[in-house]
Amino acid sequence: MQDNITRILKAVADPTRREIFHALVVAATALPITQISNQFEISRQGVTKHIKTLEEAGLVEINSQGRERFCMANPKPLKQVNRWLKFYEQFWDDAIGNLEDYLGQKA
Amino acid sequence: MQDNITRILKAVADPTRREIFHALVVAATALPITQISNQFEISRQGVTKHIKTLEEAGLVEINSQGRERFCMANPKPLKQVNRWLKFYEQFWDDAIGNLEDYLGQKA
DNA sequence: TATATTTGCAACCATATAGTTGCATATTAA
DNA sequence: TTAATATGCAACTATATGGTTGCAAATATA
Repeated sequence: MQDNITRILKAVADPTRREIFHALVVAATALPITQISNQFEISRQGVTKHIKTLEEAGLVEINSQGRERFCMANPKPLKQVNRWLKFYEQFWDDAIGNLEDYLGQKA
Repeated sequence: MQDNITRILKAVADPTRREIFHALVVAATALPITQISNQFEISRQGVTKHIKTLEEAGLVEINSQGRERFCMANPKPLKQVNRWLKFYEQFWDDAIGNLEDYLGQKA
């Protein structure tokens, strides 16, 4: 499909997916899909699809037990987003001044 | 369309858009659209569309002068992404331990 | 064994997205 | 004035996306 950071950013760019991810993070435990989908208005299949996208981005890990699939949030891939952001951090407070700093360092 | 953070995340979720944005940031100056599009393989119209998306996310500001439209990067909206990330930062190093910290604070 | 529950798979739909091309228009340069 | 340049607008295309429904299969419960 595409590179890792793109997969991660695309995954969290959808508001429903951010909600699902958040619910899993604060749940502080692995939850089966049906139980997750009960918290949302869209269909179970809709939630399943979102979870798959999150899983492909590494943001959710799935562990099958019997007929249930327990989903757990894994926030680690967000580090990559943080690393991507880091570069721009130097510019966002005082754009012009910091840009000059950056150019100065390069020279 | 949607809320702000979603607009910003969607804008940077596209790799070409990240490249355009990056080019504008390091350019350290406002650039007319044609000049930007020369740096990319896709058509000028393609670039224009991407710039529009970036503009709607607040990541690019456009200033018309004569027949030219000068585009300048504005990294400030990325602060919102940083703020969104911040919450998950406490979990991504030692997920279980930090999750307990978070739950402890809440209790 | 019969029934209920959790899930995956597949097909389908509407809309969004990333890109293209063609053309009209405004501004600048010859 | 004529020609070149920078752009916007519109139409179009292909594919991705977010969602749905129906059904089959595996597991658990009565």
